[in-house]
Amino acid sequence: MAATGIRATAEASGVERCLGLIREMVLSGELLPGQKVHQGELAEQLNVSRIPVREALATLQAEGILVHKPNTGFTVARFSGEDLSEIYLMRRLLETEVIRSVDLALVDVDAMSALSEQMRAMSDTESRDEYQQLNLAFHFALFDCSRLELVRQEIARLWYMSSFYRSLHLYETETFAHLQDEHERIIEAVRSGDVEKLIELCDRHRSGTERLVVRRLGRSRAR
Amino acid sequence: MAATGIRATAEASGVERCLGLIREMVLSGELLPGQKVHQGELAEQLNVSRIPVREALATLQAEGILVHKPNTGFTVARFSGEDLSEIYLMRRLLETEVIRSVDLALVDVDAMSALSEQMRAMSDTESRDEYQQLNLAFHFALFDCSRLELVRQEIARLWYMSSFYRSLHLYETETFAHLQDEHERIIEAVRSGDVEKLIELCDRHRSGTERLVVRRLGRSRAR
DNA sequence: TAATGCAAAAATGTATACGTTCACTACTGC
DNA sequence: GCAGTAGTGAACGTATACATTTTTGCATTA
Repeated sequence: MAATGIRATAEASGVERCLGLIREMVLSGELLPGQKVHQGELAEQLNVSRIPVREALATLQAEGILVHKPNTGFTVARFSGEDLSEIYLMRRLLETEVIRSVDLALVDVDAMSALSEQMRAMSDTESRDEYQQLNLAFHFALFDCSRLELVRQEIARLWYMSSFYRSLHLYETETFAHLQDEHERIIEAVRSGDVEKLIELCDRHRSGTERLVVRRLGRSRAR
Repeated sequence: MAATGIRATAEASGVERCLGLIREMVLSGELLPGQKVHQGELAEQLNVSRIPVREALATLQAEGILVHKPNTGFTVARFSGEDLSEIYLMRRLLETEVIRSVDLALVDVDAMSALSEQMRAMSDTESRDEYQQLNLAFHFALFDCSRLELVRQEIARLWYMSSFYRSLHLYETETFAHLQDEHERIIEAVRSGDVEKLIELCDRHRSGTERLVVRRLGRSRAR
């Protein structure tokens, strides 16, 4: 009887679960930049030994999300304003290319629209975390239509690396509405199939958030 | 007596040594694309247990040099022509930006010139491996003068990922001389401080090798 | 009081050990 | 002769255990 037989899903291995959880902890801000990552605690939380935890940490270090210091362990990577500028520079170059490679007719604009609405509906008291998730989904709804897999992967890495810092500026409520407007205009550009216009809008959108993030960084304790 | 006392170098840890060696094995072609990577053998070769080996492998997978399949292990990543095109696309975008950010007056042109001479002096019967090393050093002598650290790191990753495939086209002796000429012209552009000219030359140089690599890929057994 | 040194505790890095999965071979049945 | 199958062995994934290093807390001293 295949009652619960739906679970064709292979049970995720220890390392994979560790990867998922630790990534989540960093992205959600549960682990802050500069903070130490305790292998033992994580192992306990996940009911695994330190071996799979360490392998996950090695992976995250290679991704630039963590930093390793011999005999001292791992800490969450901390980025300077210059670092963030580089990340945004790379994003601009790569995302522009990816967007240009997309057949806009194939994009699921309705999904994007729905995501945009969800974001708009969120009060600013709600978790930035959830907003970030939606925002990521919104932009990757576009990127994922490109056949440039390796480029997309790298873009995703850049988003992950800077996730915490991007979340910093979301507290500024005055910019909130502005971001929503830009999302709407992006959707329109996709609808009308105007790639160059879309690229320009995304550029401006990105530059805008970059400015906010870097400005906020100066005033933040998370430097 | 500090006779041999030069070794201020901290003894590299197990994981680091594994990383170095395995990278080298992949880059030198000792491990070919698609080939399986045996943890036990590597551990034995390096006189360590499989634990540090596995952590190194996890890192290399995150870098895109290896691929992991659960319960089956790691294999050397294999790239299609499309993959390589993406790598070259990213290289063009990022390297252009890095070169533009360099103050050409600070570049050690003499070192570049020396490297170029060494490459020219190499007969084609010598190991491609050594040529690759020199070529890498030549181009990074330029890149490393940029303060764009994260971008440079990513460029390095892209070079590593595609190292084996780049080595494929070096057998074509007729292109060999051509590459040398391009190197000379690049050196001249650096000397004259003409950034835009330099970017154009590097672009052409890169495109040329890309064409050769992709063409070679079709005829190669390594696909 | 602040600084210094030492000892205990904790955390890291890696070796060993063990259960599990997968690939390969030899065998059976048709 | 060949497809399918059970069995065997090697390799994988991870828990446990131990040596080494770092950190912490406390006592001692200037």
